Amino acid sequence: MHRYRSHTCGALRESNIGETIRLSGWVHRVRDHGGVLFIDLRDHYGLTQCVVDPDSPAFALAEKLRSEFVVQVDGRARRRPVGTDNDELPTGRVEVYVDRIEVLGPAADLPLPVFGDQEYPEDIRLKYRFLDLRREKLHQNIMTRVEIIKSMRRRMEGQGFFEFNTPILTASSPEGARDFLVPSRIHPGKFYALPQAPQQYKQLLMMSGFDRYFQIAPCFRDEDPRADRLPGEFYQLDVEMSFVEQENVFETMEPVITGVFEEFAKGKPVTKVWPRMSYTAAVRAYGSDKPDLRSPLIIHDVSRIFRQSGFGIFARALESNPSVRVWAIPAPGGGSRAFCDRMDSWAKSEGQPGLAYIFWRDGEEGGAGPVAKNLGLDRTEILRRGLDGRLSEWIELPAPEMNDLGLEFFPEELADRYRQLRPVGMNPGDSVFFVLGKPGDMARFAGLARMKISDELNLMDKERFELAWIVDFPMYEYNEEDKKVDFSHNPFSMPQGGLEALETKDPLSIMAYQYDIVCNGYEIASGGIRNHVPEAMVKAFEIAGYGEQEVVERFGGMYRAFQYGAPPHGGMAAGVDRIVMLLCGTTNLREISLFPMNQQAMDLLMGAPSEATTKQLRELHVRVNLPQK
RNA sequence: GCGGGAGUAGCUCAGUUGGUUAGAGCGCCGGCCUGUCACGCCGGAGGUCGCGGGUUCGAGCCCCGUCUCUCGCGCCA
Repeated sequence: MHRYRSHTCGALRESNIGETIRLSGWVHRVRDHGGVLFIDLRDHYGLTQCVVDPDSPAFALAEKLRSEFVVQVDGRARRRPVGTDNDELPTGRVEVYVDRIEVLGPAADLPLPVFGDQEYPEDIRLKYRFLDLRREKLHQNIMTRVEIIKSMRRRMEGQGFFEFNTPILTASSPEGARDFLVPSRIHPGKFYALPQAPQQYKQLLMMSGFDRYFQIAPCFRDEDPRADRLPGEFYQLDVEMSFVEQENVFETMEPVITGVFEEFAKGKPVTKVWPRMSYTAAVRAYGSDKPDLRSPLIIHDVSRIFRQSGFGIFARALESNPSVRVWAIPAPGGGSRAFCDRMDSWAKSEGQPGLAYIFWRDGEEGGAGPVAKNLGLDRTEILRRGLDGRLSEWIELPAPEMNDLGLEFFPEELADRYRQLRPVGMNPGDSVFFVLGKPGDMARFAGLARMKISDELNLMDKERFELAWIVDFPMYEYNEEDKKVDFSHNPFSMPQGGLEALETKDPLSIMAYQYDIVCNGYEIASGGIRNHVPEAMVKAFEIAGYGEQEVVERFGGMYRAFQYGAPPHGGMAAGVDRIVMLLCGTTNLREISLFPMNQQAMDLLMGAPSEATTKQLRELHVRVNLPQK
């Protein structure tokens, strides 16, 4: 007989009836009926009901068992009495009649019960993470994570990629997030940095001729967390490939990601052929570069309707600054004063001055509310009809290549999905909300309002995964604070138009071969075709204010590698944690991570970070200089 | 760094207009119970209402300050 078990707690079936059984596991729950006593014994694999009655030599000990004791039981498997089967459990038709119990590990009073699904405060859950991880939901989420990562590996290897490990102790990089630093003992005053991503290493692997790289890569960034951003460290499915254009990366990665989603979506629909849209179109149509496409709503640019209109506030703002726009967010089914007022006070709670609106109702088909009154019947009617998604039939568009929503590089299937909502414009019972400002300032709020409306009016089927590519990100952006041009995404991306574009065009108008994957409002991957031309790299950095000398100092390895035969290459990195989170149906990364830190970047289980000893500090040539309180 | 929300039993939460001894469920302890599987029944312990100050005859509740947690913004190539 095995020292600890003949079966796991999830194994017994009717076919085992009559066998001598030995199980080990945790006491999940005890039901003491005085005469007969039931112990649910739990391990990783399942739950088995064990029965002890007063005839059993184990009875006295069984009465002393408490939740989460680790015990070994010996007994015999038997059929449960008629009428006492538990169809909820795979083992629910049998039970173990126990004649011996051995306590392998007693448990103290629990700060956090394993049984049940009551909510518990995060600090207790993190301090006693090992107990939390025993709980059903978290335990399952972690196993789903294991399976998802296994599936990613299988699919990447199937596409001909090789898994490489890259260094954890590396050099600090000047761009991007704040680094974690590690002082060097051997080199006084010098520091390693933990990698924010293996970006440079994976490019160097391409220059080393390995052709196709992937890694489930740990990444470290010393930034403040969010619900969808773990503090400190996270994992990426990191990918790089040689001799490819953007299109080749897409056709390689789309099936991998679609496949993973379909495998773990539990039957929820997953986008088959991903729509693609430009960054500019996404921000204009959805108010976000990571749009939630589960909502069909599209924001309309209706500036032309308000220009020189009777609605003075908007007309004057449009007059005063050519970059000011009026964006309209349709709200099919939101045509009541109560709903519009609710949206208005929601906007105020978001720090906005309020939210202008028009609503239509029976008897007021011309539009109700102060905006409609000032705008006038004719313009309100153009607006009402134009909100069918065919605005161009009613007003002239600024550029001929735009679709009739006033969008460039925007997928027709998404436009059509919107148009099906209200094929002939808004009806009585509908409303529309207006946001005024410069697109850069108002996009975030417009996007938020779009989601608020979609949510309140039940316009989206949440039980689906809507995937899309966002392409053509700008290479640079203007940093208002420092009054200079900055890289807007990845400094190693190839600018569209190459060196020539960098030399001749306005930097702020240059696009990069830079793309994201979005799913249900989350950015789940980001990538680009890299700039492998040394002259173009130097020029790209020069525009952002870094001289060649600086580039050589900071990216010496990369710069050197570019001189000796660099293949064209590109890739991407997908957020493993976010993908697992989406597939587990949660909105909190701490629900899918084994040992996360809390929001203050502390590990409450291990007690990190902690003070170093004087000896350690002396060896590292580091002196602590605490801030004045 | 900035803004919103919340701090009442170990946990989840209720607590009227400011009014007598601050409650419930879960958990814990004791007792009863031979077919439960969220077992049931009886009893018990457990509270500086985050902390400090103020208003008041009287504060869990109102006011001021402060601390902690939390969501968001900034930040995140």
